[in-house]
Amino acid sequence: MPKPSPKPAKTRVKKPAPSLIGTPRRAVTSYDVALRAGVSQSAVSRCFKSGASVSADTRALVMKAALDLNYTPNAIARSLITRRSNLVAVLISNLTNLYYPEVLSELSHQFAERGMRVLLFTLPHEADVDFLLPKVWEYQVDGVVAAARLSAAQVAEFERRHIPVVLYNRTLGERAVNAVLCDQAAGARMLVDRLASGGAKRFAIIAGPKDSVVGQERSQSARARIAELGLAAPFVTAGNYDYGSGAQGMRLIMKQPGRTPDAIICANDVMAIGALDTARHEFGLPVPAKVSIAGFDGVEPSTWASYNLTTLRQPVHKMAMAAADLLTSIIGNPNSSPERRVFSAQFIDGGTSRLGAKTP
Amino acid sequence: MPKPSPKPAKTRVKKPAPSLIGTPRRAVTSYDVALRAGVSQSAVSRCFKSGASVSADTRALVMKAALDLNYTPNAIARSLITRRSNLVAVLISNLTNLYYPEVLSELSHQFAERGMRVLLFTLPHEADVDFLLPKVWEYQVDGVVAAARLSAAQVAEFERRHIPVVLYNRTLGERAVNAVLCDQAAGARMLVDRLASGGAKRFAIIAGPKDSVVGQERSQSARARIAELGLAAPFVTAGNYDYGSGAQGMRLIMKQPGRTPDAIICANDVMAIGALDTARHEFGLPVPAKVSIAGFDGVEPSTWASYNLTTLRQPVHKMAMAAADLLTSIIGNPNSSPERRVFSAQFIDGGTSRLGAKTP
DNA sequence: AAAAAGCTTGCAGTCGAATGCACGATCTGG
DNA sequence: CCAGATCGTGCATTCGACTGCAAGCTTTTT
Repeated sequence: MPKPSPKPAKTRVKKPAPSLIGTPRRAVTSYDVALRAGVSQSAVSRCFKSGASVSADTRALVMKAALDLNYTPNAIARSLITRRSNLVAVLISNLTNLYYPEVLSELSHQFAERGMRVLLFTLPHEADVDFLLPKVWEYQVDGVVAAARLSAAQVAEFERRHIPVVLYNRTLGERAVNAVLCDQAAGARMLVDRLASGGAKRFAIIAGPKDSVVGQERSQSARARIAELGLAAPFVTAGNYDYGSGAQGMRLIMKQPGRTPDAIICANDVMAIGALDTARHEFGLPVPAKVSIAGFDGVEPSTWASYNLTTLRQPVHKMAMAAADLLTSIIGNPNSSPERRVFSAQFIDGGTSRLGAKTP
Repeated sequence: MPKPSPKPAKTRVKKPAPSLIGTPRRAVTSYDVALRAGVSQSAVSRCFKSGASVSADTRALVMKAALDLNYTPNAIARSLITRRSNLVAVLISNLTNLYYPEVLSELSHQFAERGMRVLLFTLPHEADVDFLLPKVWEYQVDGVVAAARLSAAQVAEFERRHIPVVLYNRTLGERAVNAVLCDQAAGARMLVDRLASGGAKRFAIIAGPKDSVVGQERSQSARARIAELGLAAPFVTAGNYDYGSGAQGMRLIMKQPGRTPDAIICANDVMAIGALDTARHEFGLPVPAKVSIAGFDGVEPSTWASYNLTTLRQPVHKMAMAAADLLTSIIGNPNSSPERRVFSAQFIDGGTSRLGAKTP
């Protein structure tokens, strides 16, 4: 009987030739644990997954072995197969902004509670986003919280890749996006009202940079409300959200012809503090006797005794929690429709403004 | 003829049955690119690795296909095989400390420049480290920068797992560890000298928390130098590095019997600012006329006009760069022996102290 | 006591990229 | 014009954990 003609000489000797490609060192794997516990690798895997079907005996054996060997599951390998990295990218423009560290800290805690980790992406300059995004994609993050300026195209790109994005304190015009916001407009209008009913007639504004949506909203709303009240249009100068900008803004304001303003609204606290210091120490202007100064955000230094700033405090804790909630809910349910969660700022009646009653 | 007793029915039909386990969505892989470019997956892989052997033609084809499909290499898959995640864990106690955001920001930039990403681990309370570490291991980070208190045992555990650790502003007694430090002792002694030669005779200290090595070093060195100069032992109270602690410390100091001190050294700037505000606004004490106040760190608010604090500024930028350098060098060369890089603080002669000449 | 329904468990095949090896194509030199 | 060197490429295997499937055991039901 003719031997069945051998398949075209599959001479492959199944020679595996172990390579251990990267080999900086071999760590303890689930196989090692399985070997020691006398079970299969799958059993080990199941022991580290809640809700899996394992007998108490097996589990005990495995856990003992795991402990003996100091085994920790490899999240990288897990992510590869489950397609869930439990990584969240947080994009932040500049951490030196004093407001953002608070946000980041809250976000980190919130995500940690949900079993996720924060992969940090800081942007040296706003322009670098496009350069950064490929790195975000590489890491297969489950979601993104963006406290940095993203263009509509950039957000669309995330959508195309099915990566959920939550914008923090940012929107994209009328485009439907997930966002956690603080109602800047309402805050700004309220601030103007309170200042006006406290007697303010000549406003000035130290606005944020042009490309800051939040900053624009703050200053635009203030201007709108000032106009509505029939007061003179304020002198407006733009700053960069830092102390120096506030100081510089103050100097510009003082250089203007005519009477000096009696109320200065700054687009954030740090600029307000810069303006305040400059008014007091450089121009000897008593605040709030001669001029009221107010800011936005409610960062910690605004509460310090030397400042005790009038400001609109953002509920950072609540907002971060909302961002984390929103993002995890989208991750769990990818087809949910975009949602905005809007919070209102809390008016802090500090000592740097003469304010009228709450309802003018 | 008896049929040969069948082997335990190895009826396995090699039925693969595709599963796509996690399937939140399938992304573009190197296979897709290979298919479109008409090459093998390995060719694609090689195109994304610098130094690999690929012809210009192939590379062009692949790059075109990759661009068309919007392909981004999967860092997770890469990490699994190369055993390099390009992830660095940064452990930070509390980001609300004002000093740490600067550090984190610098670290993030420095690592980004080296092609690595920061995985952030914040500790709500110092005690949580043990709870956190397994999470660090899970992610197979290539290294760790710890700006948080780590015990010798914890550092040893990292060593056992061959994960390089660089301590930031921390040491472990005489244990050989990689660390980037600022010479607190020298700074503290210099500060005492300058204050003493400016006429200070009665010192007080608002120290850091007991478990802060840096804080202890600052206050201990100051005490030692005060003793060396033959001055009375200072009243010492401990704070928690925050504004409130500084304020509270000031109140305690004022409550002490006898003459009030003429120089107060605080273990960080924020406490110094708290003390300063309290001295001025609560006790009407002119600073520096009646009392000198100084801090440590050189955080941004210490430079603001209302404070203009005398302080010892840490070279954060240089230190972060050193930490990143050191860590990457250890990762590249795992058997290098532990190294300490020590920087010296820069004396900032602010307006809150009466200081003598540089060389007393 | 046999059948039906549960539990556990191991097998083997994923996930996506990197790479040792060997074959084939191209180039060089004699 | 062919041997030998060089370069480029594809094949198959690997990293470590997850999971569908079916087999083996146990328990329950009738």
